[in-house]
Amino acid sequence: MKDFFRVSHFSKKSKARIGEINTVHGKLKTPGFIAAATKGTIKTLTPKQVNEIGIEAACFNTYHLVTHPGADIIAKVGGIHKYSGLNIFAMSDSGGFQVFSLARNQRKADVRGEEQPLLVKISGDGVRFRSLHDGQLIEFTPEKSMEYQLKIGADINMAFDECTYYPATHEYAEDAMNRTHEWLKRCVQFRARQRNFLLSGNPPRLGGESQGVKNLLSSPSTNNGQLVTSDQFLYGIIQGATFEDLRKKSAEFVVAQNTPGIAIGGVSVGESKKEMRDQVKWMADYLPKDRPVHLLGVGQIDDIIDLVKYGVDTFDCVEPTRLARMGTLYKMSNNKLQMTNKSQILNDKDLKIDITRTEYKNNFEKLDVNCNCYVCTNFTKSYLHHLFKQREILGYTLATHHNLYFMEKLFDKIRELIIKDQI
RNA sequence: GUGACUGUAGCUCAACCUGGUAGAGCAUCUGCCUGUGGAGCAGAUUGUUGUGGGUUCAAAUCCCAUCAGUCACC
Repeated sequence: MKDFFRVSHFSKKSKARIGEINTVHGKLKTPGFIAAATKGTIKTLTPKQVNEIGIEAACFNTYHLVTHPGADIIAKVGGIHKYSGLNIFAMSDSGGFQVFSLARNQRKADVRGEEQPLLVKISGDGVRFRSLHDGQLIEFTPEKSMEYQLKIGADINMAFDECTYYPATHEYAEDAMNRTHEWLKRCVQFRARQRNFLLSGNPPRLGGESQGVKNLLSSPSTNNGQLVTSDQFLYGIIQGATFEDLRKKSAEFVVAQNTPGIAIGGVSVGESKKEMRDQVKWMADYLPKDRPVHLLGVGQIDDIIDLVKYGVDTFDCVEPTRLARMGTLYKMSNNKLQMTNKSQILNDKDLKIDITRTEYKNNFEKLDVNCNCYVCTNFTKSYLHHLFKQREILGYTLATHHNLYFMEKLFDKIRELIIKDQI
């Protein structure tokens, strides 16, 4: 296999770079977008449609998949690629974000003075969740998250972290950061043990975590008890909340663990856009040049363009798919991507239309005359409006199709501009 | 033709019996959503209570007339 991450061009203008991440299930051009497939599906799209749109990568969520249908079920058929039919570059989130979102709900309840059953308890060892689905107690430790993710079988795995809520005190943020660092060491150790075990009967491959881990999954149902292998790569996650000293400290620590990739977490959790971008900016000088950098949970169109400049290679964000289901569609008509001199290239709001608005009822124009996607070449705004007002399933599918196509074209454009050293 | 029932916001209805500033859901409009939320939340707009009289300090409400619709019977 080719190098996991290969950079072909560094911009002369910023820290942006052109690269490619390679896995056994496919490659991802960088900067690149990873579409949300939380519960094992890019909502509303078949894998065939995903391929037709040109989507290269999907992001699954360990917490959701462990809850339903369960990691062992997925392992039985040989991993999430086979199980879902999404045979593309896949990333799995660790479940760490759910610490944040469940804890946030708990904090809201605490503020309101409500009594409610324990949702999440964070300790040095890990996190215990009360499942929102059936009340069962679910325990996540770094080791369990690794085990689950190995079973799920995505190509990229996230270390188990604590996504700190906002606003957090410096004291809490530092505690949470230290917990995340300890958990990262345990994730790395767990995978090293697993690798040694797996390699003991095999000729050792090139050493070091950066070569990925041989993951063997017992698959009796499909392989008569033989082992299925896949290569998986671990990303350590930087935390530190909105504090410059903590962010830099965390970046140094995480980068030093030599995981194949680096992820930035704990951003876009309620802080302003400026605060969010500042956090990435503080870390820019600490990020590795030879390893891919992923920004968790970001972002909106304008965020992406600005953050690529700090050296971010990949993004995962629910926005294009979630907004699509709410009838908010990206549009390219006034494509201002040519104007790359200003830091604020685009006003995010100029790039969206709400197709549910009554004004589109009698609008028989194409959604976006500058877009060549299946939706824009075949349907009118009136029809899309109609589908949404009637909550017809096809509406969600067409909107998702268009928004993800838009993202692919946006990243095409971004890479083109980096090659020309215009970003 | 006779009788009964119905008529209140764009739509479906509540309030009528027991008179006291006419409400709700949906729709419409505005805003929110970044490691998922096919949803939700926050806010706004909306009325000659079919029409005309009467009683009353006060009528969607009680009384009379009238119009329209539905049903039943001729």
